Amino acid sequence: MPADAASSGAEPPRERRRRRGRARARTEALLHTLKRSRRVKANDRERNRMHHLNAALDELRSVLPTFPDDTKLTKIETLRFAYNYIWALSETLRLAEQCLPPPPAFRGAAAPPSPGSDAGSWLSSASPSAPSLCASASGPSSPATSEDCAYAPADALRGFCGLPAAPGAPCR
DNA sequence: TAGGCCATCTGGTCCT
DNA sequence: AGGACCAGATGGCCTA
Repeated sequence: MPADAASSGAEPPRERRRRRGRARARTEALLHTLKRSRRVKANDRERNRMHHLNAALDELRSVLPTFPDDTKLTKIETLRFAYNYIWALSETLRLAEQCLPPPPAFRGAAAPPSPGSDAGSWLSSASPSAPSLCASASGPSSPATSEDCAYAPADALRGFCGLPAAPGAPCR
């Protein structure tokens, strides 16, 4: 018979149960505080993550033209506007290339890098030729309708180099 | 007061 | 195991 068993055997069963109960309560409390501290840390990270996301959204807002200037677009408006804006800019480039072939020095410099971002990743991750951000967009060749999106800048581009009203019409 | 927007918390899932 | 990401819930603030 082990010495341990001998010593615990001297203890009344009721006291043993009480001791075990206290130990379990202590373990559960420890587990609870551990879970709690993990949750608090996770909350902190999540808050940080959302702050970074919002900062990126603010950066995006800052490069989008708004009318009037102090208008702050909501998140969804910012994304939809950016979608349309990119579409309009790429359309502008396309039309410009049709109208007057650029001098050799300008070939291959279609899209300037966005401020504060890596040009390569910007180009590779946001190709204007295959937009897909706006869920209700009708396709790559047209922006989302003005009903769905905050702003349809394509209209502002009509008349570019003497274009007829319909977008995509030949220049001459 | 209803509805829109937002920040935060939370639990689940995926990834490293 | 721990962190990142995601979506749902909740409550506060603001505006029509």
